[in-house]
Amino acid sequence: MSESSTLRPTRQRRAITEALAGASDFQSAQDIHDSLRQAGEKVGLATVYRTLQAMADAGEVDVLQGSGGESAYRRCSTHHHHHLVCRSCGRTVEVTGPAVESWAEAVARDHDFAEVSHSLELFGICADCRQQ
Amino acid sequence: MSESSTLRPTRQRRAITEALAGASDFQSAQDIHDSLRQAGEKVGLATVYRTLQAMADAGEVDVLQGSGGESAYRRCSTHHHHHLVCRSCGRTVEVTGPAVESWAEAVARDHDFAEVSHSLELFGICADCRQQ
DNA sequence: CTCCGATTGAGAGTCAGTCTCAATCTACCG
DNA sequence: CGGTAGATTGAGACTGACTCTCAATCGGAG
Repeated sequence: MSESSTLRPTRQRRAITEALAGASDFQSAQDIHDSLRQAGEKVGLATVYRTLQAMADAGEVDVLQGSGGESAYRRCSTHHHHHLVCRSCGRTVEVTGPAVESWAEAVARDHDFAEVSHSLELFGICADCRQQ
Repeated sequence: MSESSTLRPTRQRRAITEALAGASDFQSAQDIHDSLRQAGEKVGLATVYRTLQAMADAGEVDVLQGSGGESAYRRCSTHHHHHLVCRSCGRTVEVTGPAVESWAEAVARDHDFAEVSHSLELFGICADCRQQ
């Protein structure tokens, strides 16, 4: 439960951070591992997972629960928001919903639940993909 | 891609349906398989998965994407709703959010996305668990 | 420079879920 | 009522994502 672990900035961590910075859409841990390898960086798969998880914990990246149980990561602003993802091309739009936030809180209070968090994703087909 | 498959009502399917009817909370496919086994019903794991998926497709059961990428199933009314789940004991409350539905549609229209669906779950700690 | 704990990585292990394919069952036909 | 086509089943191999283990290595405080 404690934190403030020493968390050293190593070559590997830097590489992963950069890989995330360079990508605009969600990537799975495996994707990142691959591109890192191709870029010549030698990073172990386990390290990628560990680092990604740590970053997600710290709120530095966003996690999207893929349909097949795989997680996709993306560098994101730290403020709370949700995603509208194209089912076909994967394009992502960040959206915010104050209405949703307050609704969630109200519902939680209503049922006497504490420490409520919510996961919300929107999936659809974007205009471009629809034209094909 | 066609459907209207003949879908025969077999012993196994009936057993799975009953197992779902008897449970009040979400259960993973593996859970269901286990209890079926313990109840003396011989049903293959693959069959449980197949049947559950078919039922989910048909909208007869609700699917909850667990954190570890595992799916939990539950017999549910067919009308659209969301869930408030206790992180500690797993208790589930069905909730509806007209505000959310319309917000989702508005956002979708805004960004010109079609066929928009959304997944939304609320997680928290229920009053009982909090008292411990 | 040295030391110690944080970090790494290769590979084995875990776990949910899917696939394969021969055997089986069911509904329906003649 | 027997025969047949096609749906269904199940055991187990397989996949893919992720975690664990543990010895080797690294990085920074002193």
